[in-house]
Amino acid sequence: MFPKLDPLLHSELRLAVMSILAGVDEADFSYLKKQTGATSGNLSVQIDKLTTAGYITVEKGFKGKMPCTTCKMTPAGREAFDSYVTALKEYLATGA
Amino acid sequence: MFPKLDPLLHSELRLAVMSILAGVDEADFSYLKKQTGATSGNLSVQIDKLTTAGYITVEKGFKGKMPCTTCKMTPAGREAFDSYVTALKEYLATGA
DNA sequence: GTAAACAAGTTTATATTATAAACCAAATTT
DNA sequence: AAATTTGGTTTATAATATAAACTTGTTTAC
Repeated sequence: MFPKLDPLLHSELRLAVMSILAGVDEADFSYLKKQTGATSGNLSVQIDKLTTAGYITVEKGFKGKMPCTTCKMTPAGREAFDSYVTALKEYLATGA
Repeated sequence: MFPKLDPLLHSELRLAVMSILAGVDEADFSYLKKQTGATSGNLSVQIDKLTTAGYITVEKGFKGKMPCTTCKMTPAGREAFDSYVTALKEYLATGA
């Protein structure tokens, strides 16, 4: 009845990050931080987890002289995100 | 941009319980356990939390000679659930 | 009638997770 | 050149979810 929710996506911040990345091709650390309102530390950790899971890729470069970490959703990430959304809807349909 | 998600509802099992209760007036422990596939321990703990939050009420009685714990969603619970669903949709709309 | 198995939970312990705090290096501003 | 800001990472702590163990009482099988 209730499908298992991917624990990697069932996290407020990681879900927000994925939601952003689902719509923008790529986004850098600062942008993600601003949009989510997360602390740097938290964001850093969650980005690591999404990277390890293969849901996003991270490219480290420079914007001018400043370091710039750019994140991008992978096909696997897209798939996981879509599945998560589908699964979640089962929980939200009240049936009432 | 991303509204805060009620942590009490952003939990797989608690959300499943609330989802069930949103559709059925009331449900007993065994039914919830069966429908969610949760272990008794986990279910017991999560029901406690929902009760403490005022999202559900619990009535302990007997069905024949067997103890029977019946759960019911409160108006506050209904409101919280609706708000959660609304908030969550912000996360799922990809914008892509 | 009593021993074994089962039902319905609760309590407690453990493992995982999220979050925040502290830190670091380089760049910029004053 | 000292102070501040940017862009993060690492580490520590707090919260959470989950599982394991236990309790109380009830059937069922001998």
